[in-house]
Amino acid sequence: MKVPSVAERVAEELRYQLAEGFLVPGAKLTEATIAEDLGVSRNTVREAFAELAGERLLLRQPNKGVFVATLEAGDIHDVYTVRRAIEVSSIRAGGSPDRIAAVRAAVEEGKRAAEANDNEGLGSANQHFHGAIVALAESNRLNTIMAQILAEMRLYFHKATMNAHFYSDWLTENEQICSALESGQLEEAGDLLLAYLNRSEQQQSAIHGG
Amino acid sequence: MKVPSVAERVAEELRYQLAEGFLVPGAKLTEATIAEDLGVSRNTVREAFAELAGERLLLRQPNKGVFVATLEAGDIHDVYTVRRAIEVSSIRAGGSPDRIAAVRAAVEEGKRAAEANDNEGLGSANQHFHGAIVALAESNRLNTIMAQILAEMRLYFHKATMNAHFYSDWLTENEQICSALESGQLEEAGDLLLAYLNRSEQQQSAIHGG
DNA sequence: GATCGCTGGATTGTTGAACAATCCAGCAGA
DNA sequence: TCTGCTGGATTGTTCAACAATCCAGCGATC
Repeated sequence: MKVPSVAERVAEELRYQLAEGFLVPGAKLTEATIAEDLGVSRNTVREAFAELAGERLLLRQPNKGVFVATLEAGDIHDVYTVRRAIEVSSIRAGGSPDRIAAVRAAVEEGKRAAEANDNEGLGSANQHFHGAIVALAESNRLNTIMAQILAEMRLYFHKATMNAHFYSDWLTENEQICSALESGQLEEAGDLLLAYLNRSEQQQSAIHGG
Repeated sequence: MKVPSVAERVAEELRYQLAEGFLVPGAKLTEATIAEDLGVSRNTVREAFAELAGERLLLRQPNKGVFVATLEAGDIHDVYTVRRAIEVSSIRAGGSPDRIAAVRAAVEEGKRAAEANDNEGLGSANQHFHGAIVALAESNRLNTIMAQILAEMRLYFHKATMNAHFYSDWLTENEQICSALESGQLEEAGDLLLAYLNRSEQQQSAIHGG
């Protein structure tokens, strides 16, 4: 019954194109062009731009235009610093059986994707896994922060840079983390997760100009 | 040399009025009224609204209007969950001597305000203290998250609800946390900070409809 | 008297057009 | 090669309009 506003739909469409890699980092988005393409007014596009700029997916340069966000020096470390803070904190506090079950579900989703050789599915499963960990904390604010961070990662570390080799490690690692969580070994789970995040940061830094 | 855009200045003005308590939670902000008061166009006001809504300072209800954000059930716990995650994580990772000196400076600022019986100054000093702790991590993203959280707290827990009795505790506590940080006892510092945040959440919950 | 439905005014959502300010590529001239 | 200008394109902002939606008030009905 609920109809999102036009500006919201434009933002959603742009988010989709960003996640899908249709809009690559650094690309310029011209207001008039987007407005015409989507059949909406320029003012409406501006509102959508403002929203996405607040999510760090777009970068607004006054009087020059808006551009798809690019990785600056230190951004990788920055993103992982946030992830370490909120993911480790969330898992160390445990969570309700329901929330833990959601983490388990994400692990199984990853296994199924691996069996099916579904590379894209593997990426989604991993994001669901880490999203489910933050969801343990039952905090709306943490959830939206994490959702934005994951959107940034989709944008920066796009499928193109991801291969099966990349995913191989953490399939078993997620399993270990999840098991520790289920058995109440929260410190252990936190340590494993922290180690994973540190290693993941190193890998990403090595690939991109860290 | 840099001249912020009109929309940015409107947002800044509204942020100011929110922090100052001139706009109280639940108040309705009518586009036309704000536009006329500030001598700008309605579209510009809308852009500012979008920005502040993204910061959770305003709440947008489609077709009804924008309202100053109000505390919903669970919001206090939510805010403190975020603070626990990022503040404790930041202090446990330590920081450069410069950043640690900034924490010390905030402690001293608090002491001076206490001597001068400057209640307002005490509040500011406390915010600077916790901001400086997050700044230890040298993460732009964590810093902006913290800044938004602090802005929310200024809005909700306004001066009116703050009295000298409230500030008495943490003057010495901040001193202890800072000392532990300076001497490299990071675990100790983290534990102290965590204890403070838990107690502070309890206090706030007791005051407001927790 | 309470509930229902209507209506009119106010406000939001969105558009289109206009214009000043700014930027930038390309070109002329030193 | 460098400098400085210039014209076109794009952004920033305003204004006016209109459809869609909401809401308070009011009357009609049971």
